[in-house]
Amino acid sequence: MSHTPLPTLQDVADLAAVSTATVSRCLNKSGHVTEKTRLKVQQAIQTLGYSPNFGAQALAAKRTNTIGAIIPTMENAIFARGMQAFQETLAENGITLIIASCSYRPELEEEQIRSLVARGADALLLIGQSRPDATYQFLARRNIPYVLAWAHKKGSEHCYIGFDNQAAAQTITRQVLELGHRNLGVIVGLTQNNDRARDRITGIEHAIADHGAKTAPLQVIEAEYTFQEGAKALDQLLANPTPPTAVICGNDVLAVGAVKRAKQLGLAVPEDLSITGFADIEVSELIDPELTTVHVPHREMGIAAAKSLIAMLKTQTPVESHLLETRIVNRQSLGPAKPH
Amino acid sequence: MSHTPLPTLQDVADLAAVSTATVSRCLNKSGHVTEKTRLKVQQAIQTLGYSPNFGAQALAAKRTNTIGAIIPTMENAIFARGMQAFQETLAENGITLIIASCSYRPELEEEQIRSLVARGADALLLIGQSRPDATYQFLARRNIPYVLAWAHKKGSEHCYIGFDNQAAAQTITRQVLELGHRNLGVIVGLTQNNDRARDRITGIEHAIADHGAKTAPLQVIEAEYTFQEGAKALDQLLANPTPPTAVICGNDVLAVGAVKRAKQLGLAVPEDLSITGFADIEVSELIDPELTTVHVPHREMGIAAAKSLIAMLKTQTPVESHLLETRIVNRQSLGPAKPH
DNA sequence: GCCCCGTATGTAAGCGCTTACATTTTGGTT
DNA sequence: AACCAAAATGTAAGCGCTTACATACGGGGC
Repeated sequence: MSHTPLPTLQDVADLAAVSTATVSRCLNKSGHVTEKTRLKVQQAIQTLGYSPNFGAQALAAKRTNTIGAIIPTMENAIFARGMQAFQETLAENGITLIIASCSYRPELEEEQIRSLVARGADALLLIGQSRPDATYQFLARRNIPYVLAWAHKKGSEHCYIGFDNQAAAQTITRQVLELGHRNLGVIVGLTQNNDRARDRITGIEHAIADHGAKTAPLQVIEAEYTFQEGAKALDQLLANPTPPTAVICGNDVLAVGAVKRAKQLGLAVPEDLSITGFADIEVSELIDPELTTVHVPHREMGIAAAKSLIAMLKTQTPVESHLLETRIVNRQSLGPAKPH
Repeated sequence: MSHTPLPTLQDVADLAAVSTATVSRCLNKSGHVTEKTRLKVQQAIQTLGYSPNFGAQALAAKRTNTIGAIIPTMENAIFARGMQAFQETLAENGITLIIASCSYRPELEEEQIRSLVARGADALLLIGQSRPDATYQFLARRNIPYVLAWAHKKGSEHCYIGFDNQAAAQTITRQVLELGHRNLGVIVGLTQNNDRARDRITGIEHAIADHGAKTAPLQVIEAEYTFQEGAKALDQLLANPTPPTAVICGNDVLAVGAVKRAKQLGLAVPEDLSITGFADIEVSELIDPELTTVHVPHREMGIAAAKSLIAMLKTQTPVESHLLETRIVNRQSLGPAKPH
């Protein structure tokens, strides 16, 4: 396993008969290099098979061209499409993405943030907003730009790249109410560490209040984001003496789990029970009945987040928030309430 | 956005009244430090909020504590569980994972490999074995350890951490044959860039040959790994004048797409048509009927791959391949052939 | 042909850390 | 109390790159 040492900038400079500074300038496209010189250097790089040493570059330039993202989970597809687009956009700009997942655990997120920063991340993408002040202070002291994705808040000091969770939940709830449902159940993620889940509940409550019709008290179950938990949550909802006729889920994963369970229990969806989701991930089209859900602009968010971060890195100044639109995808799992 | 410069090793050394070497030794747990000194240093690190500079560390130590993985896709869940376990195990050992996806495109994989190495990846995880010799030579010259996961080949020079795709496909096919099916269809990924897909076809063919019964010619359709393509492939299979009674899919994603399509066409699964999958990802339990498929040891592979890579990094010597077991998960989508 | 200035290139000083080697300290022996 | 090996600590030389600054070059205006 022995091998010759890798060529360095100096080797390239020697071969091309120029200084290391010139080679560096070629590499970094910082201009001020004659076409002729550039070609000579190019040539030398080719023949030596040179490639810059990452550590040295990072040390000297004080940047790594790395951006970190900390997402709550990689286990299901909720963030997959968005992250894919995020990564593609970063790659187009010569930036590498490091993804870490924190399993919806705030302490872990804190740790991951520090780890990514220590690892040299020039900037970060975080999901949602709720985290300790100390974390934001840490980022500020280190002067690390960041965006908060998958959420949005007007007039915040933070840069949000996301959508209005509350408004989206409100809209789909309104639709449920208009279909005559007056006894609603809700299955959402654990709200303790999840501002998006909280916002969605708020949206649901507002929709009910706005609508004005007399409804049964809202039954809310919190559950981890897994199919199994979605199923269990539905069981709980149905255990009630007056079970809901429609279940609004804060997430497609939960909704799909609930649909599956409903069918196992012999309930027809949506005839006996309506179920809605949130996110519009692939699986929502696969199950039978297909899920009526809130479509979230996954790729647009990823792309916008990447662009914002790149801009912040370039200009060293904050960037405006982006509010993206959601829309309801009407498929099959939501139907009119049974006449009494 | 101004801010004081970050503390350096020197600052810590000064505050603790020791040399930088000693601080470094504390940080790297290389022993030879008194408990008393260690505490002093610890203290200083705390009060300064010191954290090592990544670039400098990489430059001086010639390693980054980073491992790269290049997987064919992040869009669906095929590699998600394995990668999650891989990452967890690496994290336990203080190593950061960088994942890149190559969309099943070999040129892109080549590029990603170079990019990850350029970014200082100390070692790599790659999926399957088929790639240009030049790539392996590149890794050898750079002295970068790697493992090939999701596949296995006896007596290879490479370190495989995976399972026997051919044997697994052979086993499930045997079961299909034993249920009386004599006209089989196959939907697999594009074999051109995918040795796992090829191996699975070979396994199917062997099973048929071994079984000895007279069967209709095997109909094989290749498709990209998406639900939609799985559905389209089923259409093609069914367009045949003598359509198969059982479809063996090289992948759960394709299988789920096929099941969905079959139902749309009014075919009962498995009464009218049996369909099997491969991988046992979450969605296979969600659809109706649940998918009979080959369970693949996702997490075990991820963990074993991480351990192997860590060992290679530590000892600077190759490590043995690991052959992991698959097993068939009998659920609902495979049934007996209709009597003639 | 001379001067001046804008542009191309070279020089060299770090960036913050690790580690081989040198030096000091420690504590057990005699 | 003197001695010595082993353990702890210090010294300082890089690691390979970027970049501020210095210098060289080249061509137009006079």
